[in-house]
Amino acid sequence: MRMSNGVEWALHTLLNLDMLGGGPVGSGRLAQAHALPASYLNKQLQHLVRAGLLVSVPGPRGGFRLARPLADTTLRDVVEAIEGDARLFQCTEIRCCGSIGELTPRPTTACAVKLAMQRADDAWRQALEAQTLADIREELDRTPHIGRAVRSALG
Amino acid sequence: MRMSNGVEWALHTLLNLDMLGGGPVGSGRLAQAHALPASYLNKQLQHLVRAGLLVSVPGPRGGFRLARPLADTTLRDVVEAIEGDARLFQCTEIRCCGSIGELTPRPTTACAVKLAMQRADDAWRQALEAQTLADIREELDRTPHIGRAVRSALG
DNA sequence: GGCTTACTACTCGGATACTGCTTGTCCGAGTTCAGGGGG
DNA sequence: CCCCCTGAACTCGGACAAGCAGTATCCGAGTAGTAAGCC
Repeated sequence: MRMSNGVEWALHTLLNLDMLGGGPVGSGRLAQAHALPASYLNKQLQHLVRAGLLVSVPGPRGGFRLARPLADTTLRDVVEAIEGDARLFQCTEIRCCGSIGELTPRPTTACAVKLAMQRADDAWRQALEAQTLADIREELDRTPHIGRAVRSALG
Repeated sequence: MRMSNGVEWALHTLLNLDMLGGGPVGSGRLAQAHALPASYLNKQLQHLVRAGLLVSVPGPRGGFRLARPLADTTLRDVVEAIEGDARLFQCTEIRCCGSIGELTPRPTTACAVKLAMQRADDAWRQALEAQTLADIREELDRTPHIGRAVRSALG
Protein backbone atom coordinates (compact mmCIF):
# COMPACT_ATOMS: atom_id res chain seq x y z
CA MET A 1 0.00 0.00 0.00
CA ARG A 2 2.34 2.68 -1.26
CA MET A 3 1.22 6.01 -2.61
CA SER A 4 2.09 6.70 -6.25
CA ASN A 5 5.18 8.77 -6.92
CA GLY A 6 2.93 11.03 -8.94
CA VAL A 7 1.75 12.68 -5.74
CA GLU A 8 5.26 13.81 -4.86
CA TRP A 9 5.85 15.00 -8.41
CA ALA A 10 2.57 16.89 -8.48
CA LEU A 11 3.21 18.63 -5.17
CA HIS A 12 6.68 19.84 -6.08
CA THR A 13 5.51 20.88 -9.54
CA LEU A 14 2.63 22.91 -8.13
CA LEU A 15 5.00 24.64 -5.75
CA ASN A 16 7.44 25.37 -8.55
CA LEU A 17 4.70 26.84 -10.72
CA ASP A 18 3.68 29.13 -7.89
CA MET A 19 7.23 30.35 -7.37
CA LEU A 20 7.51 31.26 -11.04
CA GLY A 21 4.44 33.47 -11.25
CA GLY A 22 1.59 33.17 -13.71
CA GLY A 23 2.87 32.14 -17.14
CA PRO A 24 2.33 28.59 -18.41
CA VAL A 25 5.28 26.21 -18.30
CA GLY A 26 5.58 23.10 -20.43
CA SER A 27 5.81 19.64 -18.94
CA GLY A 28 9.22 19.19 -20.50
CA ARG A 29 10.81 21.96 -18.50
CA LEU A 30 8.90 21.05 -15.36
CA ALA A 31 10.22 17.51 -15.67
CA GLN A 32 13.77 18.65 -16.31
CA ALA A 33 13.63 20.66 -13.10
CA HIS A 34 13.62 17.45 -11.06
CA ALA A 35 14.95 14.93 -13.62
CA LEU A 36 11.59 13.23 -14.08
CA PRO A 37 10.30 11.38 -17.17
CA ALA A 38 8.55 14.15 -19.07
CA SER A 39 5.72 12.19 -20.66
CA TYR A 40 4.83 10.49 -17.45
CA LEU A 41 4.82 13.75 -15.52
CA ASN A 42 2.55 15.08 -18.24
CA LYS A 43 0.17 12.24 -17.54
CA GLN A 44 0.04 13.13 -13.85
CA LEU A 45 -0.50 16.81 -14.59
CA GLN A 46 -3.46 15.86 -16.76
CA HIS A 47 -5.06 14.46 -13.63
CA LEU A 48 -4.56 17.80 -11.93
CA VAL A 49 -6.19 19.55 -14.90
CA ARG A 50 -9.24 17.31 -14.70
CA ALA A 51 -9.44 18.00 -10.98
CA GLY A 52 -9.41 21.73 -11.65
CA LEU A 53 -6.09 22.43 -9.94
CA LEU A 54 -4.24 23.29 -13.14
CA VAL A 55 -5.12 24.87 -16.47
CA SER A 56 -3.48 23.55 -19.60
CA VAL A 57 -2.59 25.79 -22.54
CA PRO A 58 -1.96 24.03 -25.86
CA GLY A 59 0.40 25.06 -28.59
CA PRO A 60 3.86 26.64 -28.54
CA ARG A 61 4.46 28.85 -25.51
CA GLY A 62 1.78 26.70 -23.87
CA GLY A 63 2.02 24.45 -20.85
CA PHE A 64 0.41 24.36 -17.42
CA ARG A 65 -0.41 27.13 -15.02
CA LEU A 66 -2.13 27.22 -11.65
CA ALA A 67 -5.91 27.44 -11.77
CA ARG A 68 -6.15 29.19 -8.41
CA PRO A 69 -3.97 30.42 -5.55
CA LEU A 70 -2.12 27.76 -3.57
CA ALA A 71 -4.01 28.82 -0.45
CA ASP A 72 -7.13 27.32 -2.00
CA THR A 73 -5.53 23.95 -2.73
CA THR A 74 -5.15 21.42 0.05
CA LEU A 75 -3.02 18.31 0.19
CA ARG A 76 -6.22 16.30 -0.02
CA ASP A 77 -7.06 17.90 -3.35
CA VAL A 78 -3.73 16.83 -4.79
CA VAL A 79 -3.78 13.32 -3.36
CA GLU A 80 -7.30 12.64 -4.56
CA ALA A 81 -6.57 14.14 -7.97
CA ILE A 82 -3.75 11.66 -8.48
CA GLU A 83 -4.87 8.64 -6.50
CA GLY A 84 -8.63 8.95 -6.80
CA ASP A 85 -11.01 9.27 -3.91
CA ALA A 86 -11.40 5.58 -3.14
CA ARG A 87 -11.15 4.55 0.50
CA LEU A 88 -7.87 3.11 1.75
CA PHE A 89 -9.80 0.14 3.15
CA GLN A 90 -12.39 -1.37 0.89
CA CYS A 91 -14.91 -3.57 2.64
CA THR A 92 -15.85 -6.55 0.50
CA GLU A 93 -18.52 -7.70 2.95
CA ILE A 94 -16.99 -11.07 3.60
CA ARG A 95 -19.17 -11.22 6.69
CA CYS A 96 -22.00 -12.16 4.33
CA CYS A 97 -20.06 -14.96 2.64
CA GLY A 98 -19.16 -18.48 3.59
CA SER A 99 -20.67 -20.61 6.32
CA ILE A 100 -20.96 -17.70 8.72
CA GLY A 101 -22.66 -15.55 6.14
CA GLU A 102 -25.19 -18.25 5.44
CA LEU A 103 -26.04 -18.63 9.11
CA THR A 104 -26.70 -14.93 9.69
CA PRO A 105 -29.65 -12.97 8.32
CA ARG A 106 -28.92 -10.13 5.91
CA PRO A 107 -27.35 -7.50 8.16
CA THR A 108 -29.20 -4.22 8.50
CA THR A 109 -26.34 -2.27 10.08
CA ALA A 110 -23.02 -1.33 8.50
CA CYS A 111 -20.02 -3.58 9.05
CA ALA A 112 -18.30 -2.62 12.31
CA VAL A 113 -14.88 -3.34 10.83
CA LYS A 114 -15.62 -1.08 7.90
CA LEU A 115 -16.76 1.75 10.16
CA ALA A 116 -13.66 1.51 12.34
CA MET A 117 -11.35 1.64 9.35
CA GLN A 118 -13.31 4.54 7.89
CA ARG A 119 -12.79 6.52 11.07
CA ALA A 120 -9.05 6.27 10.57
CA ASP A 121 -9.47 7.08 6.90
CA ASP A 122 -11.45 10.19 7.80
CA ALA A 123 -8.73 11.29 10.22
CA TRP A 124 -6.17 10.96 7.46
CA ARG A 125 -8.19 12.95 4.94
CA GLN A 126 -8.97 15.58 7.52
CA ALA A 127 -5.28 16.01 8.27
CA LEU A 128 -4.60 16.32 4.56
CA GLU A 129 -7.35 18.86 4.14
CA ALA A 130 -6.06 20.95 7.04
CA GLN A 131 -2.84 21.75 5.17
CA THR A 132 -2.77 23.94 2.09
CA LEU A 133 0.03 24.21 -0.41
CA ALA A 134 0.43 27.83 0.67
CA ASP A 135 1.47 26.55 4.10
CA ILE A 136 4.20 24.46 2.51
CA ARG A 137 5.22 27.34 0.27
CA GLU A 138 5.61 29.48 3.38
CA GLU A 139 7.78 26.79 4.94
CA LEU A 140 9.98 26.67 1.86
CA ASP A 141 10.41 30.44 1.79
CA ARG A 142 12.33 30.20 5.05
CA THR A 143 15.26 29.19 2.86
CA PRO A 144 15.21 31.81 0.08
CA HIS A 145 17.79 30.18 -2.15
CA ILE A 146 15.22 27.57 -3.10
CA GLY A 147 13.02 30.16 -4.78
CA ARG A 148 16.03 31.67 -6.48
CA ALA A 149 17.06 28.28 -7.82
CA VAL A 150 13.58 27.59 -9.15
CA ARG A 151 13.42 30.93 -10.97
CA SER A 152 16.92 30.44 -12.26
CA ALA A 153 16.18 26.95 -13.56
CA LEU A 154 12.74 27.59 -15.05
CA GLY A 155 12.29 31.32 -15.38
CA MET B 1 -3.35 3.03 -3.34
CA ARG B 2 -5.65 0.31 -2.10
CA MET B 3 -5.09 -1.67 1.07
CA SER B 4 -4.62 -5.39 0.65
CA ASN B 5 -7.67 -7.59 1.18
CA GLY B 6 -5.59 -9.47 3.73
CA VAL B 7 -6.29 -6.75 6.28
CA GLU B 8 -10.03 -7.35 6.10
CA TRP B 9 -9.51 -11.09 6.25
CA ALA B 10 -7.19 -10.80 9.22
CA LEU B 11 -9.55 -8.56 11.17
CA HIS B 12 -12.57 -10.79 10.73
CA THR B 13 -10.51 -13.89 11.47
CA LEU B 14 -9.14 -12.42 14.68
CA LEU B 15 -12.66 -11.53 15.79
CA ASN B 16 -13.90 -15.00 14.95
CA LEU B 17 -11.10 -16.61 16.92
CA ASP B 18 -11.99 -14.51 19.94
CA MET B 19 -15.66 -15.48 19.76
CA LEU B 20 -14.73 -19.15 19.77
CA GLY B 21 -12.60 -19.15 22.90
CA GLY B 22 -9.07 -20.41 23.26
CA GLY B 23 -8.57 -23.53 21.18
CA PRO B 24 -6.56 -23.38 17.95
CA VAL B 25 -8.50 -23.41 14.67
CA GLY B 26 -7.00 -24.42 11.34
CA SER B 27 -6.77 -22.03 8.43
CA GLY B 28 -9.02 -24.31 6.40
CA ARG B 29 -11.99 -23.86 8.66
CA LEU B 30 -11.27 -20.16 9.19
CA ALA B 31 -11.27 -19.71 5.42
CA GLN B 32 -14.45 -21.70 4.95
CA ALA B 33 -16.16 -19.40 7.43
CA HIS B 34 -15.99 -16.52 4.93
CA ALA B 35 -15.43 -18.43 1.65
CA LEU B 36 -11.82 -17.32 1.34
CA PRO B 37 -8.95 -19.14 -0.42
CA ALA B 38 -7.50 -21.22 2.40
CA SER B 39 -3.84 -21.21 1.43
CA TYR B 40 -3.79 -17.50 0.87
CA LEU B 41 -5.50 -16.80 4.16
CA ASN B 42 -2.85 -19.01 5.74
CA LYS B 43 -0.19 -16.76 4.24
CA GLN B 44 -1.77 -13.69 5.79
CA LEU B 45 -2.11 -15.36 9.18
CA GLN B 46 1.60 -16.14 9.06
CA HIS B 47 2.19 -12.40 9.01
CA LEU B 48 0.11 -12.11 12.16
CA VAL B 49 2.17 -14.84 13.79
CA ARG B 50 5.42 -13.06 12.99
CA ALA B 51 3.95 -9.87 14.41
CA GLY B 52 3.08 -11.68 17.63
CA LEU B 53 -0.69 -11.34 17.30
CA LEU B 54 -1.31 -15.03 16.75
CA VAL B 55 0.28 -18.28 17.88
CA SER B 56 0.46 -21.16 15.45
CA VAL B 57 0.16 -24.77 16.56
CA PRO B 58 1.42 -27.40 14.11
CA GLY B 59 0.11 -30.88 13.60
CA PRO B 60 -3.39 -32.34 13.72
CA ARG B 61 -5.77 -30.47 16.03
CA GLY B 62 -3.44 -27.55 15.45
CA GLY B 63 -4.13 -24.18 13.90
CA PHE B 64 -4.03 -20.58 15.06
CA ARG B 65 -5.06 -19.07 18.36
CA LEU B 66 -4.89 -15.56 19.76
CA ALA B 67 -1.60 -14.64 21.40
CA ARG B 68 -3.23 -12.10 23.72
CA PRO B 69 -6.61 -10.56 24.52
CA LEU B 70 -8.20 -8.47 21.80
CA ALA B 71 -8.10 -5.45 24.08
CA ASP B 72 -4.33 -5.44 23.64
CA THR B 73 -4.44 -5.50 19.83
CA THR B 74 -5.10 -2.29 17.93
CA LEU B 75 -6.10 -1.80 14.34
CA ARG B 76 -2.65 -0.41 13.74
CA ASP B 77 -1.08 -3.67 14.88
CA VAL B 78 -3.10 -5.61 12.34
CA VAL B 79 -2.60 -3.18 9.47
CA GLU B 80 1.15 -3.01 10.01
CA ALA B 81 1.40 -6.77 10.42
CA ILE B 82 -0.14 -7.26 6.97
CA GLU B 83 0.95 -4.18 5.08
CA GLY B 84 4.25 -3.46 6.76
CA ASP B 85 5.11 -0.24 8.55
CA ALA B 86 6.21 1.76 5.52
CA ARG B 87 4.88 5.28 5.21
CA LEU B 88 1.96 5.90 2.87
CA PHE B 89 3.98 8.69 1.23
CA GLN B 90 7.57 7.91 0.43
CA CYS B 91 9.72 10.93 -0.22
CA THR B 92 12.26 10.22 -2.95
CA GLU B 93 13.99 13.58 -2.48
CA ILE B 94 13.38 14.78 -6.00
CA ARG B 95 14.12 18.27 -4.68
CA CYS B 96 17.79 17.28 -4.88
CA CYS B 97 17.57 16.07 -8.48
CA GLY B 98 17.45 17.80 -11.82
CA SER B 99 18.35 21.36 -12.64
CA ILE B 100 16.82 22.71 -9.45
CA GLY B 101 18.66 20.19 -7.34
CA GLU B 102 21.94 21.16 -8.91
CA LEU B 103 21.35 24.84 -8.22
CA THR B 104 20.61 24.38 -4.52
CA PRO B 105 23.15 23.39 -1.87
CA ARG B 106 22.61 20.10 -0.07
CA PRO B 107 19.60 20.84 2.14
CA THR B 108 20.11 20.62 5.86
CA THR B 109 16.44 20.58 6.81
CA ALA B 110 13.88 17.88 6.07
CA CYS B 111 11.70 18.21 2.98
CA ALA B 112 8.64 20.33 3.80
CA VAL B 113 6.45 18.22 1.54
CA LYS B 114 7.59 15.09 3.30
CA LEU B 115 6.86 16.54 6.71
CA ALA B 116 3.39 17.66 5.72
CA MET B 117 2.49 14.24 4.37
CA GLN B 118 3.91 12.59 7.46
CA ARG B 119 1.63 14.66 9.66
CA ALA B 120 -1.37 13.18 7.87
CA ASP B 121 0.21 9.75 8.05
CA ASP B 122 0.64 10.13 11.79
CA ALA B 123 -2.99 11.16 12.20
CA TRP B 124 -4.04 8.01 10.36
CA ARG B 125 -1.88 5.71 12.46
CA GLN B 126 -2.99 7.42 15.64
CA ALA B 127 -6.62 6.87 14.73
CA LEU B 128 -5.85 3.23 14.01
CA GLU B 129 -4.05 2.85 17.30
CA ALA B 130 -6.92 4.41 19.24
CA GLN B 131 -9.22 1.53 18.33
CA THR B 132 -8.73 -1.96 19.68
CA LEU B 133 -10.27 -5.13 18.36
CA ALA B 134 -12.11 -5.42 21.68
CA ASP B 135 -13.98 -2.25 20.78
CA ILE B 136 -15.12 -3.81 17.52
CA ARG B 137 -15.99 -7.03 19.27
CA GLU B 138 -18.17 -5.04 21.64
CA GLU B 139 -19.88 -3.43 18.68
CA LEU B 140 -20.56 -6.81 17.13
CA ASP B 141 -22.02 -8.18 20.34
CA ARG B 142 -24.90 -5.74 19.99
CA THR B 143 -26.31 -8.27 17.53
CA PRO B 144 -25.95 -11.58 19.39
CA HIS B 145 -26.86 -13.84 16.46
CA ILE B 146 -23.47 -13.08 14.94
CA GLY B 147 -21.66 -14.77 17.80
CA ARG B 148 -24.07 -17.69 17.67
CA ALA B 149 -23.45 -18.10 13.96
CA VAL B 150 -19.68 -18.06 14.45
CA ARG B 151 -19.81 -20.70 17.15
CA SER B 152 -22.22 -22.75 15.10
CA ALA B 153 -20.05 -22.58 11.99
CA LEU B 154 -16.67 -23.11 13.62
CA GLY B 155 -17.24 -24.47 17.11
C1' DG C 1 -3.51 -56.34 29.75
C1' DG C 2 -0.10 -52.61 29.29
C1' DC C 3 3.65 -50.49 26.87
C1' DT C 4 6.28 -49.39 22.86
C1' DT C 5 6.58 -48.39 18.14
C1' DA C 6 5.51 -47.52 13.49
C1' DC C 7 2.12 -45.39 10.58
C1' DT C 8 -1.29 -42.25 8.98
C1' DA C 9 -3.58 -38.04 8.61
C1' DC C 10 -3.61 -33.38 9.30
C1' DT C 11 -1.44 -28.93 10.24
C1' DC C 12 1.68 -24.95 9.24
C1' DG C 13 5.39 -22.91 6.31
C1' DG C 14 7.66 -21.50 2.44
C1' DA C 15 8.70 -21.96 -2.60
C1' DT C 16 6.43 -21.45 -7.05
C1' DA C 17 3.11 -19.46 -11.04
C1' DC C 18 -0.37 -15.90 -12.39
C1' DT C 19 -2.91 -11.37 -12.65
C1' DG C 20 -3.73 -6.56 -12.41
C1' DC C 21 -1.95 -2.06 -11.58
C1' DT C 22 1.63 1.28 -11.49
C1' DT C 23 5.08 2.96 -14.35
C1' DG C 24 7.02 4.33 -18.63
C1' DT C 25 6.95 5.39 -23.76
C1' DC C 26 5.19 6.77 -28.15
C1' DC C 27 2.48 9.03 -31.67
C1' DG C 28 -1.42 12.09 -33.20
C1' DA C 29 -4.54 16.55 -32.79
C1' DG C 30 -4.42 21.27 -32.14
C1' DT C 31 -2.44 25.87 -31.78
C1' DT C 32 0.77 29.65 -32.08
C1' DC C 33 4.38 31.89 -34.37
C1' DA C 34 7.19 33.15 -38.30
C1' DG C 35 8.08 34.00 -42.95
C1' DG C 36 6.83 34.77 -47.61
C1' DG C 37 3.74 36.47 -51.09
C1' DG C 38 0.19 39.51 -52.67
C1' DG C 39 -2.48 43.83 -52.56
C1' DC D 1 4.18 49.43 -46.45
C1' DC D 2 0.46 46.47 -44.63
C1' DC D 3 -2.31 42.34 -44.71
C1' DC D 4 -3.18 37.52 -45.61
C1' DC D 5 -1.87 32.89 -46.11
C1' DT D 6 0.85 28.85 -45.70
C1' DG D 7 4.02 26.10 -43.31
C1' DA D 8 6.61 24.48 -39.43
C1' DA D 9 7.54 23.73 -34.71
C1' DC D 10 6.01 23.00 -30.28
C1' DT D 11 2.47 21.82 -26.92
C1' DC D 12 -1.02 18.79 -24.69
C1' DG D 13 -3.74 14.47 -24.84
C1' DG D 14 -4.61 9.88 -25.11
C1' DA D 15 -3.33 5.15 -26.86
C1' DC D 16 0.19 1.52 -26.46
C1' DA D 17 4.03 -1.69 -23.92
C1' DA D 18 7.10 -3.18 -19.70
C1' DG D 19 8.00 -4.10 -14.71
C1' DC D 20 6.52 -5.13 -10.29
C1' DA D 21 3.72 -5.91 -6.29
C1' DG D 22 -0.38 -8.33 -4.87
C1' DT D 23 -2.85 -12.68 -5.58
C1' DA D 24 -3.40 -17.44 -5.77
C1' DT D 25 -1.71 -22.21 -5.65
C1' DC D 26 1.02 -26.23 -4.60
C1' DC D 27 4.10 -29.26 -2.20
C1' DG D 28 7.25 -30.44 1.70
C1' DA D 29 8.47 -30.57 6.97
C1' DG D 30 6.76 -31.66 11.24
C1' DT D 31 3.56 -33.44 14.81
C1' DA D 32 -0.42 -35.56 17.29
C1' DG D 33 -3.23 -39.32 17.34
C1' DT D 34 -4.05 -44.27 16.33
C1' DA D 35 -3.55 -48.92 15.77
C1' DA D 36 -0.86 -52.88 15.69
C1' DG D 37 2.74 -55.71 17.68
C1' DC D 38 5.50 -57.23 21.59
C1' DC D 39 6.49 -58.09 26.50
